[in-house]
Amino acid sequence: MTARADGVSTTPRQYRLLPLSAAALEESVLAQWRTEHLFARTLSATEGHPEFVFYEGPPTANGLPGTHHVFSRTVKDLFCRHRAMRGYHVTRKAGWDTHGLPVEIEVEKTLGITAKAQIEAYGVDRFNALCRESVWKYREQWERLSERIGYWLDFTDPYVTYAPQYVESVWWALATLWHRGFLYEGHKILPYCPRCETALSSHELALGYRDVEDPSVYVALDLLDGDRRILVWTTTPWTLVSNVALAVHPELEYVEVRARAGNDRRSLILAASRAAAVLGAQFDAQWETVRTMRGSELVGRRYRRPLEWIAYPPEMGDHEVIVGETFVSAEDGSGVVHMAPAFGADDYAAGKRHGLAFLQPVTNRGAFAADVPVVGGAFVKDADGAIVDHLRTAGLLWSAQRLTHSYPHCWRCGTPLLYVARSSWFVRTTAYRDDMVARNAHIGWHPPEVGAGRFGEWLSGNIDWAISRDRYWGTPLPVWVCDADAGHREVIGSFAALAERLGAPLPADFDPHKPTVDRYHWPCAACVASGGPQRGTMRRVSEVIDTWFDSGSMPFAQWHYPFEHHDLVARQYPADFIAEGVDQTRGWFYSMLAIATGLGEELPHNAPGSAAPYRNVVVNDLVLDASGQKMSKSRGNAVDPWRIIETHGADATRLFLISTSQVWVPRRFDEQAIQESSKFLWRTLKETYNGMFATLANYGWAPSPLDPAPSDRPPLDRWVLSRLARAERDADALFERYEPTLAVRTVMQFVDEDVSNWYVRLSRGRRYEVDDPDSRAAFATLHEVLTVSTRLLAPVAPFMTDWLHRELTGGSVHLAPYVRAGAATSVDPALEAAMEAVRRLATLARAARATAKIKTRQPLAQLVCVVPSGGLAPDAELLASLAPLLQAELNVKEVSWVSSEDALVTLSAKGNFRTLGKKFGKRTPLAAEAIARLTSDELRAFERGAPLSVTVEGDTQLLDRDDVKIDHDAAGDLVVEERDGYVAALDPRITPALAEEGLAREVISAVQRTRKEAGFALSDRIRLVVDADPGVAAAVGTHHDWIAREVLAHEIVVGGGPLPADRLPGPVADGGRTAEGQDVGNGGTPDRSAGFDAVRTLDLDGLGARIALTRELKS
RNA sequence: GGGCCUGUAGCUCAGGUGGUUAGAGCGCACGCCUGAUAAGCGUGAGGUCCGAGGUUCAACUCCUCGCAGGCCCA
Repeated sequence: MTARADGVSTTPRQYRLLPLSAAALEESVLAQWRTEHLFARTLSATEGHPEFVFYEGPPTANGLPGTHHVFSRTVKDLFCRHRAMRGYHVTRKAGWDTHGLPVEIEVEKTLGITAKAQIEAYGVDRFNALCRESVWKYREQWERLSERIGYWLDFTDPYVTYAPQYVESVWWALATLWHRGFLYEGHKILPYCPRCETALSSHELALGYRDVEDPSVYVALDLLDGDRRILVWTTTPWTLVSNVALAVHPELEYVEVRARAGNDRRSLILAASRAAAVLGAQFDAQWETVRTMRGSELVGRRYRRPLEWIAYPPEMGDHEVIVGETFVSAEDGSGVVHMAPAFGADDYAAGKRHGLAFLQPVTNRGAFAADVPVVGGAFVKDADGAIVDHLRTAGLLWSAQRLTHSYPHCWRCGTPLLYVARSSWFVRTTAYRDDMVARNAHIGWHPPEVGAGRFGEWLSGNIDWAISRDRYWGTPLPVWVCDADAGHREVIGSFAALAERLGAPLPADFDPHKPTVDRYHWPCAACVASGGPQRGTMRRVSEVIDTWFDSGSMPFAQWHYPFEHHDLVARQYPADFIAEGVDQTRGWFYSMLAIATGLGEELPHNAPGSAAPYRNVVVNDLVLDASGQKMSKSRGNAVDPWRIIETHGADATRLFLISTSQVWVPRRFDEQAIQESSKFLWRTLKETYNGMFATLANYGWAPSPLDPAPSDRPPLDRWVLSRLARAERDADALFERYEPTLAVRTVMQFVDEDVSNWYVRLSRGRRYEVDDPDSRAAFATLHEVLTVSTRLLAPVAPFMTDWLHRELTGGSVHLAPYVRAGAATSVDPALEAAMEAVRRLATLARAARATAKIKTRQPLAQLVCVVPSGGLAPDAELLASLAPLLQAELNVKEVSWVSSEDALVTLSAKGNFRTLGKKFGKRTPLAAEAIARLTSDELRAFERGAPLSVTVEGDTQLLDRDDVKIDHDAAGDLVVEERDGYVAALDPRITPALAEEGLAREVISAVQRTRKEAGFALSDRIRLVVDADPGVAAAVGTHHDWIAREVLAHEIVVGGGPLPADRLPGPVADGGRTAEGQDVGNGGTPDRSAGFDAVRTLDLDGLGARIALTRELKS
């Protein structure tokens, strides 16, 4: 076999029919990819070419992959395949996210334990060993599913976040941040799970909001100046134990009221706007307003705290004072907020600002310390009741109700979270927030609103990243602190540095995880250097880090940078493209940007203000179920991806996910809709290939130098090649712009409308010969169209396209170029415009036939056509060259072109409100009425360029062409259809000769159908007997040669009337054959009897006929 | 509680700098064509463009307020 450079075989070959099912085809293609190592070959084929850098966001393999993973993996695969076909070298390194609380919880479940103390008792080393295994639980499932859906990823050398080299790179990043002043230990309010005994990140927090019922309590506290009380609201009574201050909004209006009745003469202060809500709608009747004041007047006043259970440490700040804070809201509560700086972010910040005291009587397990009165030892949330009772007894309780609101819970264990002040390690992202914002502006977000909106706005409100976790299975925070002076600290950025501190090499199998790493310590050098007497030991802090820091480090850590692969990272940083779900916005998308920005020029090509770790990001939205609900295991509406793929095929599933709507819009997952996507592949594409190519080309055509050059082919071929070039150009540009949906739709539309529904249909008759130039042109054209179309579709449907491409060319589609050289120049706009005119005229002419109630099989004498004049007019010569197509399509003897429709139509007009509105304003409807009254002649003159004006209420305005839309209605004998200046006028008169030809054509049609239903081969010759009414018989006689040629009849015997009874294929008593007469009508089943192979009775508009066929044996 | 996205035909989705008669595919009905035939083509029916106000000669489109679904955040 001779193979040309583009993989096209020139040796004649059999083109196979497509396999019967998607599953069969895809499995066979997969097997071929495996044996050929095709993915590796696509990489070696582009070795040394420019890089297209793709980063794989690492999944955690301790959960099963779901349908939404198929979605994002399809998006990733699409662009990688497209760029690879464009000639880029596309590295696709797999990765696994292996650390973190989810992993620990899974292991806790299998061990049946729930608390950190139990982990310690079990042994951290054994526990972590189980974690290390657990993360591979579903690895095979992930790899198998990825392969099955055609997601090409190099699983042979994945990055693994627990691997020592990976951890070392993360250490390097942390040490670098430390040296740049961006890593610090701080004391902040963080959401904290008292069961897991660790702080959670904001990301984890978001997973666990739930509606719960909590107390809603108002307490009235005495002010120290005068006989006044102030009303305070809280939903967390347990925090009142730690109250140190009250906050009011300085700008807000407050009101002091006194009860009109009763003995209590003390007044009460609260926000004016909340008085009705808190005191009752008719509070004016019961309360008199003493005075109103701004919040600022209250600032600085003293009050008595509600619970005096724990003492304020001396010298530790102010307490029992009212402060002004703008975060105070008058939306709910009393407009007075109770401050417990240990248990609220706002409180903590206010405490810092105002130098307030700090009371923290709660343990790590979320219980009050044993020495607290009344509630000592109780879990804080359980202490609310006792506290409320106590307040009531003390006469401080104003009201106590219940309130349902959403409150965060631990997303893994369901424990209500507490906001508590914790010591934690932070990345000072706020220090370079502006740089992150600037870099973000250079990222190509698809869609843009995620980058500018959700992500951008969030970035500008960025807070420092709490990265430490008081857990076990994670990258250990590489901070060593002196046990004699906590100010002596070192952050270790490499294993070599660790060995250097230890003064001894690390073991060959060094594992940086807990608990091993915690055993490494060394004498504090700072103590020695200070010259003092103390000699401390450097010991590692106990924390591990947020697993998002791991995954955000992958751009360099996947290559063990900076310890190895400098050149590689210089080529592979930053990424050209990443893609993940929208839920990663504040996850991976953020962690990569935050880390890369913090590392600055320690990374290559990472200039401040412009460089981001990824140049383009495609964000896909969720997959919802058929009723629009989020898919989740807990709802029980999750769809098993395996079942979908086995049922519909990976190609159809991928095509559905990409083509049904833009990937960044949530899509409903409806199996019915997958079925529709499947139809495109398994009907349109299959029929185009199977029906017209695989069957007919097998009579001997193969690509050959004998095929006419494209420029020598008929206009129809040149037209479809032009459309092909346009689709190629457009799809490529859309993929280049990260518009997968539009790209795929462009190609689908081309294949469906231009190829299947026009080119193939009109080319029907050209395929029964093999060697004449016209047939060669037809086969060569369709071959080219199919070959290139499979390439254009290969990124989205990699299986069927590869099968077809191999069949057509002998080579894999995935090694083929996405765009042929010179394709952009082979678009022929003039030819396309002419064909567009022809297609519009065909539609109009068909409508005219329907109006005249004349079926297409009846030939008519002529079709008169008009196309719009002026700049948009199609080229007359091209139109003439396409006229035969129109003639055949509409079954008319002649197509003629006239420049004017004057004789064919009368004109009427409607106003165009859009443009008239500018001229007539309020009088637009009247102007439109005036336009509707214009005569045909006036309009015709206007069409020729004469000025036309309309007067409305004395206002005369000259009209432009855009101001009126002119309709054309039939005026003569012809049946006329018009639209947008295109006119098709059909001559409906049927002469006797035309009627006779119509009958002949009916006979041909009937014979062909009979041949087919009787199972004759295309090339079988027949003997035909026709007995019919004289009219039909005459028609058969007149058109004897034509009929014989069309139906491959050696001989036609024409009878003079209906078949005599003795020649009718009658019922055969003992043969059980179909009785005569059952095959009446055009839809009848052909009968085999009386020596004929098939017989059919026809009713041609009242004329009877009977045809009988005998297949002639080949001699 | 805040931010963002979505709401258009029975279904899945386009679209519209405010303007006549709001589109496509599928489904449905009818017709046509037919050696691509368990296909193909055409025509038609089907819409309070989520609701209510407002701006305007004119609102599906712009503004405000809601409703429903989703996401993100608190």
